[in-house]
Amino acid sequence: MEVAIRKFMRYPVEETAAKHERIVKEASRLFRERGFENVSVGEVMKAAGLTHGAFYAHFGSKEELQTAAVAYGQKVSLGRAQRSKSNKKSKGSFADRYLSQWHRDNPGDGCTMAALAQEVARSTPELKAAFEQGLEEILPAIGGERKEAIFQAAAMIGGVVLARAVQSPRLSDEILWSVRQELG
Amino acid sequence: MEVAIRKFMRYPVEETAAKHERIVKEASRLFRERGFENVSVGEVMKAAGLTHGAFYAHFGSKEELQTAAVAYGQKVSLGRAQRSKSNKKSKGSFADRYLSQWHRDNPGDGCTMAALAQEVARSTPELKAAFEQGLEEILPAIGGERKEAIFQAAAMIGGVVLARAVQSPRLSDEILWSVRQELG
DNA sequence: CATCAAATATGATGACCGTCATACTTAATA
DNA sequence: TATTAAGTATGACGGTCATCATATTTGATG
Repeated sequence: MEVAIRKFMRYPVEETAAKHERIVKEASRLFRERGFENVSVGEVMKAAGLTHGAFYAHFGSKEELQTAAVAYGQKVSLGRAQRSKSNKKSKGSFADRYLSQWHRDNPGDGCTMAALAQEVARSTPELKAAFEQGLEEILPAIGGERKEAIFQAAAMIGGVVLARAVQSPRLSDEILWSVRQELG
Repeated sequence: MEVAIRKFMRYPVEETAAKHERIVKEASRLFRERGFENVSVGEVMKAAGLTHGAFYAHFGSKEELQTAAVAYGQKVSLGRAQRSKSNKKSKGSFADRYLSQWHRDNPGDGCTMAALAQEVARSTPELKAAFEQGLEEILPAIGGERKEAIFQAAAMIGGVVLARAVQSPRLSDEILWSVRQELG
């Protein structure tokens, strides 16, 4: 995002930026898999191939990382939604992919909203703002009237959230299927 | 639930049961307000008017308390849904009440699923089973074809979850309104 | 009234974690 | 090549928390 202009940068700029992005990327994945509270800063850094001490050269706090991770995750989701929309032959398949068993079983590579919305709701204004901006950008990619797009987003997110929270695979599948049916 | 038959019960049975219920009730409220991870056992016990040490006379672990709290919260929601259904004059007002500003702003007295589903999804089979049983009981109270009930539940839960996660009150209201409109 | 175990209170213990202090490493600049 | 500050690593600190150990209190029973 913002690259400060400095006289001396003894470490290559692009390498530092790459590390920064790797931290955010791994954080985003881990947070989506296990939630903010169940992932430590040290764990994120290890996943990024660094030690915990280096963290504070990149972020001011864990909260800042959470915000960056949510913003990143929303960007990824936006790209997927836009690709789904522009892809003519896959008309209507965005909901199918969203409400798939694969998405349900792989939160770490799935929608940030379906994984972290409730934790975001209890967090800082900055985090909620990052979440909101992502949602606002995704809504047009869903298409149709804004009111309908919001409704469809709510139903899809609610469907995946419910499907992940129940115990029986049978019911979980039924939830995904039901929401797909009613949306289609 | 299960009251063991013992020769000696030096503390009055009903008082112990009342304390037990108070612990679950306060836990349910606190968990819905701030999530499992952000509420300590000691805090729950203090809210119930006891000290932390007494906790393990009532529950084997915090996880057990979480399960009991979710089961309790689901029962409360079931009661509300059933009352809404039997109340003829308030036809269709269940969704209105569910998607209200009041519900959004008072998670501690609101739907357990809209508050804790994502944390439940990452938790134990027992917890997911308690969540699931609650959902299964609530679905008939929503009414209509089962497929539709599931869809409506997903949309309503998703709507409240989204409304709570965004920063702008304007957008939050719009989400509640949009889902209400499309469901009506 | 003495006894008993259930329930409670107080106080540890051990683990985890966010953050900071400090020293070291890096490679572009002068 | 010496210098510089960005970036990294190691280690520590302080706090929180779930859980357990231990002692105390309770009140129905004998």
